[in-house]
Amino acid sequence: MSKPIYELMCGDCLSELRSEFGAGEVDLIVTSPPYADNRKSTYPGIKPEEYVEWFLHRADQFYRVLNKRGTFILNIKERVQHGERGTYVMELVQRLRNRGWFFTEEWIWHKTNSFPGKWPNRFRDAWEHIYQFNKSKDFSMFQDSVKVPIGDWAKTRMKKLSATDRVRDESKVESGFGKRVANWEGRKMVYPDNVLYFATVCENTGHSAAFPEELPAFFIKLFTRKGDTVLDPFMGSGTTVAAALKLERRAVGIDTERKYITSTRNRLKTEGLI
Amino acid sequence: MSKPIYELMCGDCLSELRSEFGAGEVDLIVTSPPYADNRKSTYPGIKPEEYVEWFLHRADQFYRVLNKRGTFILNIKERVQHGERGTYVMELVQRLRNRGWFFTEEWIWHKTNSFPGKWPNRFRDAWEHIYQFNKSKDFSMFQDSVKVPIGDWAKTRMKKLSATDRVRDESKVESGFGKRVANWEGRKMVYPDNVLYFATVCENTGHSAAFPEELPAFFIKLFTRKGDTVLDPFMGSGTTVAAALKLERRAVGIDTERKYITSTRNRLKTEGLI
DNA sequence: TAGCAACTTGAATCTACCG
DNA sequence: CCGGTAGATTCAAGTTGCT
Repeated sequence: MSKPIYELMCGDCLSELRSEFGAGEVDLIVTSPPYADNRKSTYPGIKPEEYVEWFLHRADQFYRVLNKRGTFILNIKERVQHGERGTYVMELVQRLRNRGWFFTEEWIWHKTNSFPGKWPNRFRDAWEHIYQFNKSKDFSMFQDSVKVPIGDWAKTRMKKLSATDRVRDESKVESGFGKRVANWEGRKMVYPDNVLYFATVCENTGHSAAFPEELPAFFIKLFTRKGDTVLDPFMGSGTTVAAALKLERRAVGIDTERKYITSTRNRLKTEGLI
Repeated sequence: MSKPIYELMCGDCLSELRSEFGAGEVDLIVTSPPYADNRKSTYPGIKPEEYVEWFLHRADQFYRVLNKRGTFILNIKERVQHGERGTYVMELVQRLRNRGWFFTEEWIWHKTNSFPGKWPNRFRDAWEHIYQFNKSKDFSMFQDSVKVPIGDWAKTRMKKLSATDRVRDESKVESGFGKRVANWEGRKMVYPDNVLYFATVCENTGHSAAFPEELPAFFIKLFTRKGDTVLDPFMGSGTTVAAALKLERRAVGIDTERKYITSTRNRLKTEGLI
C-alpha cells in the first residue's frame, strides 16, 4: 500500500522525526523556524543564546531523514537587539557546516512589502536569509521548472506572477488565472537569479509568520519532482504543505501547537487539496 | 591652512593609517576590499584561511581613525569554492563585533545586471553583503538626503534613477540629467529600505571589481555632511573617492598598487573633480 | 469589465514609562 | 539598572466597493 499523500504531525520535530521516519525518506525540507526572540504571545520563542544548540539537534534529524540528493532550505532572519543586528544566524550556519551539511548557497528573499516604520538609526528591514544546504555537491535540481519571463523594469512583478500562476495552474483548484498566465506566455523565458521577490502575506492566516506560498513553491519546483516528499518541520500555518500538495508532491508537516495542525487541515480542505 | 580636499596614498592601509592619521579624523569609511581568493592577476589575493586575521589588523586602524559618530561600510561577498559558499565573511563579522565594533545593520546590494551564466547546480549570483558598523548606538545619519520616489510598478527603476540623479545633480559635473530628475519631481518621497538596487559597472575601469558610483554615493549622503572626510582604504578604481568629491566631501583613498593611484588621479581629472 | 479610491494589515523597532 | 509593555511611526500589496 502506498504512503499517504500528506501527514500532519503534532509534536516536536526532534522526537517525531526520530520515531516516525527512516533515513533518506525525505526529498526536500523547506522551513521557516521560529526566530530567536521572546515573543511568547504567538509562538514559543527560543532565546538567542540557546537558539543554536536548540536548532542543531533538530538539524541532525533533518540530515538523517533527508535523501542523499535532497535539499534543506532554511528561511530565517536576525532581529535587532539593543540597536544591533544579531549574529546567531551566522554562528548557526557555520555550526551546521561543521556538522556535515554542505553549504551550497545563500538566497535572498526581498520582501517587497516590508513592515513600515521610521527610526533615527535604521531603515525598514526588507529581506530575509534563505540558506540552501545539501548532503553533497551532487543534488537534484530542475532549473527549467522555475524559469521566468525575461527581465525588464517590471521584472519583479512578473517573477511573482509567474510563481503564483504556475502553482495555481498546476493545482487542482481552478481560480481563473488563465488570463494572467497568458500575459507572459510566449515571452522569452530565462533562469532566475539568487534574489527572490515575494510580498509577505497580509491576510489573516491565524499565524503570525506570513510566509507567501510562492516561496516554498519555488523551491519545491526547483528541487523535487511530482511524487517526491516535502517536509516542513516547523509547519505553522501550513503554507509549505499546501504548496507541496498543489504541486502534486507528498507533504509532511510537523508543529508543536495543536491549533496549527487543526487550522492547516481546515485550510487544506478549504482549498480543495484533501 | 586647511587640509587638502583629497589624498591618494600608495601603500598598505595598515601602515599608512598608522603613520599618517590621528584618531577620529575620518567620518565615514566605505570600501570593498580584495576578496579572499587567488586571483592574483588583478589584485593581490589573500587566502581564505588567512583573510580574517589579515583584515582584522586593518580594521583596528579603521576603528582608531574613525570619528566617534562615524560609520564603517563594508561591501563583500563570499566566493564559491568546491561547490560551497564560503563562511569566512560570517566569521569576520563576528570577530569584528568581538573587537568592539557595533554591528548596526546588514544591507543587501542587489546587482540588477549581474554577470550572466548558467551552472548545473546554481543560478546567477546577483547580490552582495553590505555590513554597517559603528562605534556605538549614537552615530550620524541623515535620512532625508536619500529619500526615493514612492513605489509603484516602476519602483526599482525609480529607486535606481533617484540615486543616480541626485549624485549628478549635486555634483560639479552637469550631465544633462535634469530631465530625468523632473520625472520624479513632485512625486511623494519615502525612505528607502535596506535592500539597494544598483547596476554593476560594465565599462572598463581597469579594475576587476568596480562597484557603481551610486553605491558609495548613497552612503556618503546618508552618513556625512559636506566637508566631512570619507576614506576608502582599498581604493581600487577610485569610485568612492570620485563620489565623495562630487558630493563635496573630503576624500582619502589608499591602495597598494601604484597603477590604481595613477588611474584614479587621471579619472578625477577627466571628470573635472580636481 | 476596467479602473480608481478608500481601507486594512503585516515575523518591525525605537522611545518612554512602569515596577 | 534591568525587564517588560504601550505608543508612535510608516509603506506596499491585497481587498472591497463604487463609477
